[in-house]
Amino acid sequence: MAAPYNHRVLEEKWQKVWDDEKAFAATDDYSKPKYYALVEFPYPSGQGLHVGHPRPYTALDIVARKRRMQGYNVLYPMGWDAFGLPTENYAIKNKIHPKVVTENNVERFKNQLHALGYSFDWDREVNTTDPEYYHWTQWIFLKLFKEGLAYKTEMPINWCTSCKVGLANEEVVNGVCERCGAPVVRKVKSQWMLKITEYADKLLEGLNDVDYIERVKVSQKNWIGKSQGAEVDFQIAGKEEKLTVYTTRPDTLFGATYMVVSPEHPVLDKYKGEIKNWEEVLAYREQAARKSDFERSELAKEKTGVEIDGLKAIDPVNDKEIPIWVSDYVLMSYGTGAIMAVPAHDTRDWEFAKKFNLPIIEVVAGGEDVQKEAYTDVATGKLVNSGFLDGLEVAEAKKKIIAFLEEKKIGKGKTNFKLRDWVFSRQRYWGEPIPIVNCEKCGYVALPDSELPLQLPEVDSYMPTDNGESPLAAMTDWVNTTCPCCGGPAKRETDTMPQWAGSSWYFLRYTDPKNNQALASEEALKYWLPVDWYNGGMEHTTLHLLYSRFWHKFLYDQGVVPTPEPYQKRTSHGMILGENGEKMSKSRGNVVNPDDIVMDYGADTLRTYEMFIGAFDLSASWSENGVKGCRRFLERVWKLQDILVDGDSYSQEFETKMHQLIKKVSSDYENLKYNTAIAAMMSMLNDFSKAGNINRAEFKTFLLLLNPVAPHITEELWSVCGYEKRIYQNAWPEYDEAKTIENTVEIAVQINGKTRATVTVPVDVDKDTAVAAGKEALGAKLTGNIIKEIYVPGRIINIVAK
RNA sequence: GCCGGCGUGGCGGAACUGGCAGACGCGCAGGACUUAAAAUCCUGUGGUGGCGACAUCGUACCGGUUCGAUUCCGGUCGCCGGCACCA
Repeated sequence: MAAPYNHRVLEEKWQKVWDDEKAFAATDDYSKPKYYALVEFPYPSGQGLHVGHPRPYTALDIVARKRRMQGYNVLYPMGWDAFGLPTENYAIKNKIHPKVVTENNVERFKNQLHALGYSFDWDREVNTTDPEYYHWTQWIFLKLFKEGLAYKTEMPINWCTSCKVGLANEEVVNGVCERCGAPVVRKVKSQWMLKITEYADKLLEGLNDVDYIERVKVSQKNWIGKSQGAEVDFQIAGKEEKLTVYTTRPDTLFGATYMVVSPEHPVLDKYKGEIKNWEEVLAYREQAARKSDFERSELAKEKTGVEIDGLKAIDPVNDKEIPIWVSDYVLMSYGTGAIMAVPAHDTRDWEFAKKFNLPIIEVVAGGEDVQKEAYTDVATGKLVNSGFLDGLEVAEAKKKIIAFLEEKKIGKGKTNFKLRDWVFSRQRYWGEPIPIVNCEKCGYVALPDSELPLQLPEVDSYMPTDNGESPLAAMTDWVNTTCPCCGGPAKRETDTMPQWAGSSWYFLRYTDPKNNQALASEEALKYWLPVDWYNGGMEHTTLHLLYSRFWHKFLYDQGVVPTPEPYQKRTSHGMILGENGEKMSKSRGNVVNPDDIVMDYGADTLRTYEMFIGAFDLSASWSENGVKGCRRFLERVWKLQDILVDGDSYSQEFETKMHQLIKKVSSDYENLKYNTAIAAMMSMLNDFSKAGNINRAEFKTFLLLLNPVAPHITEELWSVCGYEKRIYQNAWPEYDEAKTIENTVEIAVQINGKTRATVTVPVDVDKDTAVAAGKEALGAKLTGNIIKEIYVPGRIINIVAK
């Protein structure tokens, strides 16, 4: 009888062996085929590891381990995205340096991950808060700055009226401060911005060349929000100025019955002398400015607005004079901040027109009565009341009107994006300092490369200052410096970078983490890029994933990296919910600590359970009983050693099943179908138990297949059974396609599509023989006239009878 | 409102390309072992009817295509996630 399965002893034992042997270190032998598997590096929070973390880490650990056994040089690294607000807030509250807080948290996280037996290459660990690391984050920023892609501009920020602190969007919950509950208002501040919009088209186009799961692609596309339409100039009656609008429906130009400008539109100030109801317009503008984001979205239903008394616009296609309104449903930040309103064919314009009794003119026929509902369909409908466009379909009409506008020089075709530039400043301490000085004479000047990294200075207090400046602003010794350009007096930038900075390029650093000459060597980048498989949360699809693609594409254009896209394949995992199906949280009292599971059941059980819990991309509820079931499975695997018999090749009984199992497990691991791979191994285990024996060849293969999921127990059994070397040093099992096919197959025999019997026939049986066997199996059940006989080899016999 | 995903036993979930629905696990019931319990092992387990081989209904709902539909098509309802006045 085998000794009992003692997970604590053997897991610790093998983790030490793997460390000592540097079992999973990626080599710098660039002649071998490479595989780069990547999971999102965690933010080392004070709470420690969550049971959600191991799900993606285990999934790619499986892939990494399998690839190594297939002969690849595998890079599966881990690091720490350690700048960020919770650490800073904890530091403020407890008066501990955020660096110390970070060190403690990293140590805890590392121990926890280590105890799960991941095959990370710990020699390549990176930490975004390490000056050796953020040296290169700053270097990339300066490159962006030098190329004109980083600029400073006035921007409204979230300002907590009680804490007197600028807040990140994540800290604003339903319009109030997350911490104190006081209202949050907008405060205009000068901010660093990155011109991600310059890359909008490249970011969109690049999606055609990568294997991202569909919903990730769709989210990115929507976020980038490309739309095609036209800009059209409307003359303001009797004035010099024109009002330019952006529209995706230039075909409806004849149906414009009024115009709307956003409350911030500059034309208002320009003609304020001629606006007779200026006071009213001004009051409306102020009211709109006071609205928080919360109010804007919650109160969006009801349209508001003021007609400008004193200004009219001329529709360029029919010279009709139409009124101009101000309304906050038109945003200054999109298009031109002004629109032509076509209430018959736009829902928002229709609502506005109904409320203020403005005319609604149908110009596309095909819908219901436009007085009752806007007709917005572009696929059917034909143009009416539209002069030279009459009778055309919408798509043709668009082409024709754009040509007309361009010919008359009153407009042009135009593409717009929803994507906004990236606000890159934070008024915080715990982030990368922005390596820029502001010189009275030279303006914003980049630090020379020799002065990088610009390290965070020690400060007395990490509290942001009363006026919303970063705590660095109070460090006058540090702030006051000389201009690298002219040598005159200058001030350092005191804002720091957002957390997204360090994570935008970390996967590059893993390829060559100790390089102090460059962010990574050319050879390392050339060999390792692109990341072959990157898995991460859906919540990072539009921020982190897009930001890092942007930086990568920029670095590609600069000749720094060799590939236009950073990640070849992107997948996303589902959340792990509490036992009650709700999100795990302290307040709900449904949090499961992975340490407890590792202690009570073992890392292998936790890994197996999280892979078996359900479809990888869907959320799943935790179940302690499910954990026990997986532990039971491993116990039964352990006991296989008691029924082990000799045999250098698969026994006749199991040969086909073994080949099928290798095939299934191998492909399931590649296709995120870990749950069915494990189910298949459970089934096979049941067969061995039932037979009361497993031979050495079968056991060997079984252990190899299970190894990526449960590395410790399989390594131990491998060693106990005296198989050669370590299990991780062995080759992945091969299967023979011909041997996965059974000689005979049981197929269903149906009458009119209903199964009435089954029959076992040779796989390659011909139709007549199969149908004859089927009829015999049916016997007396088969009555009436046979109309048709259907035989699908290996699947089904269906006899249609009347 | 728009976009995406989903709806299968008591529960988590399987089902290749349209071919025996419910693999695998949990739970439950019965049995073995035990003084007893736990653990372990064996058997059963979608509903209804029948002692039974079997019959019949069954993949949210209504309809369609097909010899055959969880799978494809049209419509309805519900749930989850994201975006949200983007002209």
